[in-house]
Amino acid sequence: MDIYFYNTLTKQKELFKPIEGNTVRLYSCGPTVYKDATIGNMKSFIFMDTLRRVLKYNGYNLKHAMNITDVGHLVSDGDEGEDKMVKAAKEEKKTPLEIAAFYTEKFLKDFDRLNIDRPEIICKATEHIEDMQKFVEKLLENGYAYETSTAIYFDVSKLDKYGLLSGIDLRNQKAGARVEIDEEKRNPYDFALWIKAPKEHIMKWESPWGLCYPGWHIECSTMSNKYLGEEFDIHTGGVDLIPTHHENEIAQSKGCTGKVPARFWMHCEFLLIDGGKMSKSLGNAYLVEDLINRGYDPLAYKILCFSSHYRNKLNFTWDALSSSQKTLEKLREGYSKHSEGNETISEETINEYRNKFITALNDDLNMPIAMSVVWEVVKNPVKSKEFANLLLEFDKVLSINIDKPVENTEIELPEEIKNLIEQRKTARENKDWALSDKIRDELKEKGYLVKDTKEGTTVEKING
RNA sequence: GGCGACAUAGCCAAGCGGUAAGGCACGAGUCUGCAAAACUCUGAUUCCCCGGUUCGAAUCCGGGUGUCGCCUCCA
Repeated sequence: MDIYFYNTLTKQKELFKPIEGNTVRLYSCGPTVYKDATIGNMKSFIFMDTLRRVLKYNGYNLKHAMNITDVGHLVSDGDEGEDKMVKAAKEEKKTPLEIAAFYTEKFLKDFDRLNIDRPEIICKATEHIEDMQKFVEKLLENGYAYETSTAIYFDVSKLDKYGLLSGIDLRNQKAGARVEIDEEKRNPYDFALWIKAPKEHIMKWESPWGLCYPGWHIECSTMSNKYLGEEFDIHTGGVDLIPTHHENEIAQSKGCTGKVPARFWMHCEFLLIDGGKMSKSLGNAYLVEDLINRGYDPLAYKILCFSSHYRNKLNFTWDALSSSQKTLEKLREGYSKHSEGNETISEETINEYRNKFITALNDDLNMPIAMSVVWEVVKNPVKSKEFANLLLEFDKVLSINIDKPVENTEIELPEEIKNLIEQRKTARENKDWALSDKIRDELKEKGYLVKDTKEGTTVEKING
């Protein structure tokens, strides 16, 4: 079945076919590991994972590389200021590499919690210094770069066009509006490829131009080229990367190989918190850990992400997450009921649902529509193992552990609670409803919810 | 100042020229001693406003208004 993806490069949906054979080569801009990754970051990695899964569901093999930025990125704009990695290291009294290792591990732990598959290749910037340096040398050779007293710069005026992705027009940009003007730069939009390290700079490497450290974009160009080739299928990232990072990646690759590195550029929109930007100062830069601490299943967040399209902003509220948690539980209950059913379903019906599902996926990852198909199956009054199997198949894409047993209420209860339940049982047998209800209220106050079902009385701890 | 996105029921949101998906919440009913849970049913004559194009517009065009984002590397 045909797959259509929206391509930022052409600003339209296009038919997707791998460049070569049955393998899709993709590159994703990964995290900078000097701080915690927020649920906002995770939105784009959930998108990345869904993309992977949809491609696999369509029968493609994957060769997917994601970088870990464990060097560089300065505190301020321009080519000045402190290295963020170094800053964090100082604050936490560790070496930059310890910081990087620490946050990389935390980052990948969130991948596990959210059922995000790891890309086949995870590459670290610090392990590719030599490759990057060669890339820079090539750019110098090709005449796309020049040396100043502080760095090796990319000369954007050498390109036939700079700004393919963002539609930025350099003539309309004011030089130095945000950044100090560097008199040595030929064009305001020239960016640093290779930066000469000041004496006190910790992370630096020997190079033909002295002790240096890499610029902010060169790692992605170098590693994508190394692992996926000069031209690969898809490049992903957050929308924030469009105007600078991806624009510069394209510039670098064109300067080096003459080619735009990826055919498709796919970008995930931001997560908003209560309608506004997520920020540390507002205290709403939530982590996956925060979700867990509030009693939510991290996969509920995944459900929340599926409720909107990846190219639209999603408004995160705790209410919305609660609703997604409920949704997750209901989906699992629905699966469980089907798995115990004994009806038979025609092949035709199954195929009909399957087609609707994959059609939604292949239409630029329309997860909201795909989820509505999932609901049609879940809510089908005819209970059948075949439906259960179909849901299991859908879960290869959703990866929400739909077959996870619904929370068991058999938890160890404190003696005090057990006694109250016994007392209430006696009261109920004597039809002393006043006492029974009084005990129920008491249990509720102590945090336990009583349910009288046909099978007997159950008690569960109230969340949060 | 430049670039861009979005405005659809209480909330999260699909739909992007053919007469408003889905989820959650609310409400009603069944069940229950009563609750809770479960199950069933229910919700926008209407898609921010004003014009225009069209047989037909939430969907296209123009103009407003509002919200938000990027240009501070943050996904």
